[in-house]
Amino acid sequence: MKRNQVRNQIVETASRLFYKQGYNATGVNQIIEEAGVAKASLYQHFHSKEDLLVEYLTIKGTETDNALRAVADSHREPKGKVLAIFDFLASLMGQQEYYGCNFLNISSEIPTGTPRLTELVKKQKDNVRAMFREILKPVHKEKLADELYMLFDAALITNKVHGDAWPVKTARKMAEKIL
Amino acid sequence: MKRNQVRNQIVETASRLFYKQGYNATGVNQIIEEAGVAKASLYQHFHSKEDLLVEYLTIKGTETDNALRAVADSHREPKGKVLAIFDFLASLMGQQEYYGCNFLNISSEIPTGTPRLTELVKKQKDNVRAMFREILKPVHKEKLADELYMLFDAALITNKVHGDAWPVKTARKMAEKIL
Amino acid sequence: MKRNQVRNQIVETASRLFYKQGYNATGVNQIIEEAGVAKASLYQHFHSKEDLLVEYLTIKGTETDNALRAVADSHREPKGKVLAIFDFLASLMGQQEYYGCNFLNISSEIPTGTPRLTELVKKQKDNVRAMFREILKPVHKEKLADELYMLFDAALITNKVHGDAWPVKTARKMAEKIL
Amino acid sequence: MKRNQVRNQIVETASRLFYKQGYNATGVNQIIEEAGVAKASLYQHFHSKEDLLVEYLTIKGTETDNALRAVADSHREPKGKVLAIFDFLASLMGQQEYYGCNFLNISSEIPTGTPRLTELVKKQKDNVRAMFREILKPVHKEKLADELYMLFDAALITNKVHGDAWPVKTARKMAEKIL
DNA sequence: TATGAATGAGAGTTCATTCAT
DNA sequence: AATGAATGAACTCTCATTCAT
Repeated sequence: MKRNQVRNQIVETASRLFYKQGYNATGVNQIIEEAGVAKASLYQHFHSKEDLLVEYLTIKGTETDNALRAVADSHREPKGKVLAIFDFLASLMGQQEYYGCNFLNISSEIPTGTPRLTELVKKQKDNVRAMFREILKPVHKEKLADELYMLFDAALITNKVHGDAWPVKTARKMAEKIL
Repeated sequence: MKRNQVRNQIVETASRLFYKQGYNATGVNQIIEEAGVAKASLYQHFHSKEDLLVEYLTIKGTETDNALRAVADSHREPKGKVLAIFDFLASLMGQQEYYGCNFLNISSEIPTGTPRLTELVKKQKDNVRAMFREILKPVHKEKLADELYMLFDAALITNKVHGDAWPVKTARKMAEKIL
Repeated sequence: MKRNQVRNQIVETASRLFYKQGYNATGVNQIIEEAGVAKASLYQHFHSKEDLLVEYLTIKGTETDNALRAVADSHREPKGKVLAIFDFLASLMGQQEYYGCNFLNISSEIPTGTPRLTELVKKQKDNVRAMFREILKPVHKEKLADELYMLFDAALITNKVHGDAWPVKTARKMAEKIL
Repeated sequence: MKRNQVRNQIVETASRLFYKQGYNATGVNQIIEEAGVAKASLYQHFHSKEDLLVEYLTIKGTETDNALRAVADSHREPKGKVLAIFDFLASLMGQQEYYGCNFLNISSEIPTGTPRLTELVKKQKDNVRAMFREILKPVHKEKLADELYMLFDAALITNKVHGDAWPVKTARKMAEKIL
């Protein structure tokens, strides 16, 4: 297997398992087994399991940023962009393999005292805040950005807790009201 | 060690460690060592580490319910009650040993397929929703209860992510607006 | 509960479990739970789990002796007595709750270096040898006693291994031939 | 430690201890300590202690088959082959480190409900039965095979119980008579 | 005498990581 | 560069027994 194929297999498998099962519940043995690579190969590409988690969060961060911006770009008016984002969340939550927000899930699972991980999560969420600010800039409502971001995370976390669609609907309604 | 202090020691120590370090990061060995009891004593009182987690969540659930209701009871008007709750959150978050919401922390850490744990978290959050409904009943604004609850959880989770006081302030402001 | 009731409950429960599950596979917790007595009560009547095993073997030894002699007594001729014993074995093996010979089962399970236990088993088997000698005395064939005893144990052990009725039939046939 | 010596060390040590002390009385800690390997190394080669028992029984099964057939092959006449087998048993039982039949010892120790283990023992004993049938085929006395097998196991089990040489002598005599 | 909590020691198993090939 | 066996440390849980009440 080519070097890059090996690395890709590892990252893809780890990402899938970290998301579905959680970081702690996923062992390196399961990763290498399902990825079909040797154990030492994993440690040649990543110094530790934690490094693999960083890679996972970084990739998902970029993917999420792009996805959200694509959704926003598909609408012209700020309000439409914002509401489309909540609709996007709703559609995500309806998917079969949805297990919650990649970043919030990890956030509670990682041990305290690992700044680079907590920073990664924070940075990702700051990107969301920045996105809302950009969206609201044309209509001079940047100060509402953090409120929308909080509704965004509220939708994610309460959907996770209650396993139901009502939170994102409520969040959308609240967003609509404050705009 | 004294008979009925053993159980208390176990529960108190486990609660402290589960909260500070997380459930997975806390081993029974650490619990018994810091509690100063024998390992078999722990398993005399709790069939498994998971049972100990249930006890922890149950106790914290009751404590949290009581604390929130006490805060609400200290004000007369619904709006005052609600705002006091967000002020209470802010004061909690300012404490030295605050590590986030007991229940949201556990929520992302427990493996799927443990319904009694997910149910415990959900039930606790439903208590908060019910509390807001009760508070708003006199002014016939019960339909805002879930919105306030979402701001409540939004404050908790975004404070956790950002390690800062701004989220709870923003949440409070939003609550004030919608009331 | 009266003292003797407690002791009886313990002995009966332990006997049942030792026989069905084996000595090692039966824990004192299971015994006291199913017997409905306190743990310390068990240790008041028996200094150790091993002592309980001794009691079990002693009781079963007497019961087995009596049962075999009763079977032998029900026939007049030595040959009839012997064949009746093998028929008795066959009927035992056909029972629902038959799990093999109490003594041979224990024999392989007990750690070496416990003379009092190995002696108990040996003594029980010597009783069987003596019984066959007594039976054969009237016809002056005492020297066949050990041969019959070996067929007796052969039937027990091979029935255990093969889980089938053929061994005892074969043993009976062999006994008939040598008489 | 050298790569492929680890597995050998584990198997040899476990075999020695399982035979001498029994399966239940032998812990994985003792095995790895006496084998001089790490605990995780044991579990790299065997998924469980029970798997190690299967390996032990399988190896001893082959060894026993070979040894018995070698003994039989050293004689020309069926009767000579059979008696040589009983002489072989007698010589085994005279050895310093003889603790009984590997298979009968395990038979009573393993919990019911582990078919692969009971089947292994049964299969080994069926090999003995088949061997006797083969030996007796040339003289058309195959129907005596199971009788000889029963004397074979009778010798093993009663030697174990009585710790004496008389059973195998008696079994040999009986074999001689029926042939 | 009867109790049930408390215990030290050890059970079997799995973890993330490293090393020799 | 790629491998798979080897590893120390830690895991959750259970054992037979004893002690305080």
